[in-house]
Amino acid sequence: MEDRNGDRMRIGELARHVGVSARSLRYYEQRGLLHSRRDANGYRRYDAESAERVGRIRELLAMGLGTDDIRELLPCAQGGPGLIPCTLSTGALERQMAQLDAEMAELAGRRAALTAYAQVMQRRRAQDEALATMALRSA
Amino acid sequence: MEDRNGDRMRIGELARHVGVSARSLRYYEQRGLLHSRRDANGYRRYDAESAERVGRIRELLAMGLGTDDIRELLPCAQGGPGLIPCTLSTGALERQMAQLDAEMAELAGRRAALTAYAQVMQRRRAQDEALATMALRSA
DNA sequence: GTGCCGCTTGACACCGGTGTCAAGGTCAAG
DNA sequence: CTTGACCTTGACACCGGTGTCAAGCGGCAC
Repeated sequence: MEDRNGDRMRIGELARHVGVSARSLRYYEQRGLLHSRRDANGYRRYDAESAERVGRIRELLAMGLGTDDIRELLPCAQGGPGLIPCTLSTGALERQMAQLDAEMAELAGRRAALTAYAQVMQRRRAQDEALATMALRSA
Repeated sequence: MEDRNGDRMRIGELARHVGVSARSLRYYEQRGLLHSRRDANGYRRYDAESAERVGRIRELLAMGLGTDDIRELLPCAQGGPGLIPCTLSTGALERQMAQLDAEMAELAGRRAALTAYAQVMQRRRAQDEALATMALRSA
């Protein structure tokens, strides 16, 4: 029972399986997002559940969450009982949504400023060309 | 004429005048965005035009442009003849606008994923509460 | 002479997930 | 035995504008 072959993957296999570099898997473990058993070698062993867990981590990363938020959020994301964790972790979600809104507003502002700037430049270039044409004509 | 007091500010004065740290001013100079004369001391001397130049740099930075783009863009931003520089530098503007659009789309995607995730969690939490209520009722 | 403020250059830290390399251990195949 | 694939930990690089500190010089005021 102790060496049940439930955890049959080493890090390279899991990496290929989920399409994530071994480097990242070690990083996730270092950040407390992913756990592994160890062989007598010291080699990491993963079970099938780890693959799903990595999938959830990737999803949350893709949403722009940081590893700290994800660590807080993961116990809720999986099927555990975790009623209280869930309630708490929505804080991270709301924080992230607010931050995303702020960033989008920031980008929109930049875009507007950039557009205005480009228009000014465009106008000045047209003016320059007109002046050049006049200079040519007078020559 | 050589020591005309056209450049009368040292770095600290200019910094206070434009509201930018001296550190940043030196950085702009290092990146080729801002120029200065030097006293016999080695102290930097700035003229009034430098203040405007710093203002333009700050504007462009606020638009999200990097120092490399700004260096390319500045000769056009000021009143020089620069017809050809202007034509060239619009490349940086368009690049930046395209990048901003891409980033905004990225953020929007994240936001949507996050919203969906939050809804799933919300739903699960409601389910958990329902289960808890039933458990209480049966007890 | 002493103090203090301002200036100089140079360097490290930050943020955060990932690439990449080094130096070394494990183990199966030949 | 050697070779080679795979694993381990640890460390540096990246990006980019800014904060901050160190060590040292300039110059004014006392």
